Amino acid sequence: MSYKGQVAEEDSPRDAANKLLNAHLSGDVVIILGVCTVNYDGEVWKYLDEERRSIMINPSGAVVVHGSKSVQPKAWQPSDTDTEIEVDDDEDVIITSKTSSDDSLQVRFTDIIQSIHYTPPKENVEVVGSEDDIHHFLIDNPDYIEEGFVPETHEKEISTGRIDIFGRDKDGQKTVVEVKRRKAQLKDIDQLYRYVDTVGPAGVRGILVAPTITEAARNLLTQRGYKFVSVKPTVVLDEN
Amino acid sequence: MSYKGQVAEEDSPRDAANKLLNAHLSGDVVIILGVCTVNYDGEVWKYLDEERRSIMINPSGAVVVHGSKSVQPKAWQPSDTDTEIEVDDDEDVIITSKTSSDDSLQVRFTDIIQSIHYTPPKENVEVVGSEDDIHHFLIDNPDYIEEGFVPETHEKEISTGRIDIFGRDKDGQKTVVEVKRRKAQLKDIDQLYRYVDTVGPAGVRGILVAPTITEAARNLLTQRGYKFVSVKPTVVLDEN
DNA sequence: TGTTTAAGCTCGATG
DNA sequence: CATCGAGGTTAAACA
Repeated sequence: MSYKGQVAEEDSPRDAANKLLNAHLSGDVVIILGVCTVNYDGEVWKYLDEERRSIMINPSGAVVVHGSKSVQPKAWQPSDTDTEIEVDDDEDVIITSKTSSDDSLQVRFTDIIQSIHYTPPKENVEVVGSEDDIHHFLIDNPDYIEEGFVPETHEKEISTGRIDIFGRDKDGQKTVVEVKRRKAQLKDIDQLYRYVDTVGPAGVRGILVAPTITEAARNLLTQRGYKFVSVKPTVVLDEN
Repeated sequence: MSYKGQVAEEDSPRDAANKLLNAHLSGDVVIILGVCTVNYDGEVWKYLDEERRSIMINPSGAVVVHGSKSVQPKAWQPSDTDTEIEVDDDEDVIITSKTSSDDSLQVRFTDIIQSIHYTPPKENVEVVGSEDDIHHFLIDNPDYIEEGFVPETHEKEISTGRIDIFGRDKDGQKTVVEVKRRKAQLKDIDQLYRYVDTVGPAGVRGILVAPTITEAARNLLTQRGYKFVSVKPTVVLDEN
């Protein structure tokens, strides 16, 4: 592997900009360490003071300005942006990334210290335990929802959204099942209410399936006449 | 600035691990380019094949495994984790990050190509145009909500959440105002409904303020007897 | 510590 | 193309 393309501190701004642009155009991931200001102008307006920080430019056009405290970036631009790298009259290297809706992110480097370029792999992620995994488990094992429950439709489309699992209880009554892989919150009761209200509400039951539920959410659920069923993702994993 | 601490490709795994650990312990941000596998074992199980990729370790303990397509990381660990860097019997450098709830992220490097270390600044972000900015604008200019509207409480706490703006209309009728800075969606009607339902519902009006609204959301809003008011964030910015 | 909500949420699926 | 919903959402504000 050759590192000739990477920026060193002694490079002129023009050389640095050329190296970065070449790497980006050739499809490499580019990570830059330098001193810069950051400006975002779109649906909000955001400004980061001149400081030393690192930013990443993806081949897809995504730009990420890293923070030093959190997982979340301090500023960013999503994929499919138009990214330009140039040098202005002050000898600053300027990276401008614009979306089709003209949201713009501009990173202005007064000093580029170092860069990393590398050809990215095609990513192969394997995940087990998603909400969809739980759906399929519950459809295969409906007694976990309620004894005698019969699933009829998975991801049933209605005018106000999509019901996770729709079916009938042991008495044949229509039932809306909303599934969460994490602790159920107030907004999850809202969602269940909306679906029951749309397909009924008369004669339609609502069941919320989640590992646990917050106290306020249980109160609201009870008040609205729904049922809570605890199913933990670990059970799903163990049974499969 | 000295770069002696950074990892070069010729470093032994043990030297590399020591350099990375020293940098991390001294409070630097550490970015590593190398060939690695990634394992997350927590609420779900996630695995990334052995590939060349970059990861970042924050002083706060946050670990981010970058993807090459999107802004979102392929895997991560939030702040306040316990991070270890060590070398195993196969001469692999292993970074293990565990949360208090024992979720673990493990990155195993078979090859470390390069690293970047830098002392992070205290970040100073300035943002204009947040939902809170819109709240304050509306409280100062309540006629944008409705002629004669009188705000009484900002962020009013109730048992099922927090009302953005609570007040009375020109006839003295109690009114719940829910504010969104982006296009209003179905779940936003849910939220408004929950608040009106809690403080009334009898004799309480609901107003949703947002730049625009989706068709399905407007239908549901109309059906539930609420009012939609269009206020664009740009108006808020211009007036201030 | 637990809960609720905003976020420039991002991103994928679906109509 | 919009829109809905998941996400290991994350992170902040508040009780």
